[in-house]
Amino acid sequence: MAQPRRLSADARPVPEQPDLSPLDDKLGFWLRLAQQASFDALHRGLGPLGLTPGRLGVLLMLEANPDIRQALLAEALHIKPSNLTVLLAALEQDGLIRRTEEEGNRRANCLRLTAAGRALLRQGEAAEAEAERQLAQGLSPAERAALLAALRRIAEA
Amino acid sequence: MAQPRRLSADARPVPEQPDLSPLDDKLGFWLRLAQQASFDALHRGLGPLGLTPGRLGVLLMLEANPDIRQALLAEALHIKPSNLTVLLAALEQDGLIRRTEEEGNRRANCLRLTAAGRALLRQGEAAEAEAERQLAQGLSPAERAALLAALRRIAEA
DNA sequence: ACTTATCGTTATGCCCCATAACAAACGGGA
DNA sequence: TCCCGTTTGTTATGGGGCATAACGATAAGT
Repeated sequence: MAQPRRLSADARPVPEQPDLSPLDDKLGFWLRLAQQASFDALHRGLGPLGLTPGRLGVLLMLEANPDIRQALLAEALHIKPSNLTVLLAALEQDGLIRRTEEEGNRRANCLRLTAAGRALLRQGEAAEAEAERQLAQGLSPAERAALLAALRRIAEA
Repeated sequence: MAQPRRLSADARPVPEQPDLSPLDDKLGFWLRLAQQASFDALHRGLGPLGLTPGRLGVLLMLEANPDIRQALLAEALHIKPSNLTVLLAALEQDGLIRRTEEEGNRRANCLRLTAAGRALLRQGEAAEAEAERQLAQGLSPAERAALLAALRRIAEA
């Protein structure tokens, strides 16, 4: 493709309106920005509660899967077990979860929400729902479903 | 007391198939996974070249916008000027870009690709195109366009 | 009993993002 | 001219998320 070479056509000193075309049609670029917007929206609602998206994910999965083991939980959250360890240590420190040895397998940990954890989870869920609403506010239900399907296909490829 | 018996009905010892429903319909969750997949695909192709998505973005924008100033470039890339500084210092160290004072404004920097930078950019563009192809391989052109539009609306909300 | 595999932990490093504090240079007004 | 506020870029620091390697402890297979 012929490239319009600008040899000396720098008449204007500095372009005040940069050419954005190189990034404008890149999936990777817009995925980054959209994910960033998502994180920001979540952070606004979750931050005051002392939560992050990662921490909320743990609480959500723990409520639906009591006594789950760490390896399985890490797999479900798509994070590494080594990173989950740190996350869980902080959550336990904050009194939101409890770690006990699994019966008959002293090396495995049994994870469970505490009452405080369940209470905070309810607030977190509300904040998360609000963030989700903000994100999808410009999309029709059909568009949102299509977006979700496309994201899933990309993530699972 | 003797035994912390499990009060609730824990008939099944440990669920081998966790309940994934809490995260399954969350935009934020799938945005994270899709963005991660995108980053991984880019990283595979760009890593051997000594590039990252962020570095490639700079090179792409610099080719389309020679002599752009840092503040404008940072705005176009949606990154903070302070982070751009570090990125540019490394790129200059690697001989991929050149920073010169803007004529008539000694505090502003003029950014420009070097020959080496332009050469590496061509390789990076090829790797990026391949990554983009992998990501969109499960999507029809119409689906890809719809995805892009939805991401833009989320990012700009 | 010895070896191998599982489960979790620790340590380290990278990428991306954000804020605050700062120096240097410009520009306008008293 | 001098002062002051603004622009431009830099430095330092911290946080979230991701990945790998090395390790101790336990369990399971032979």
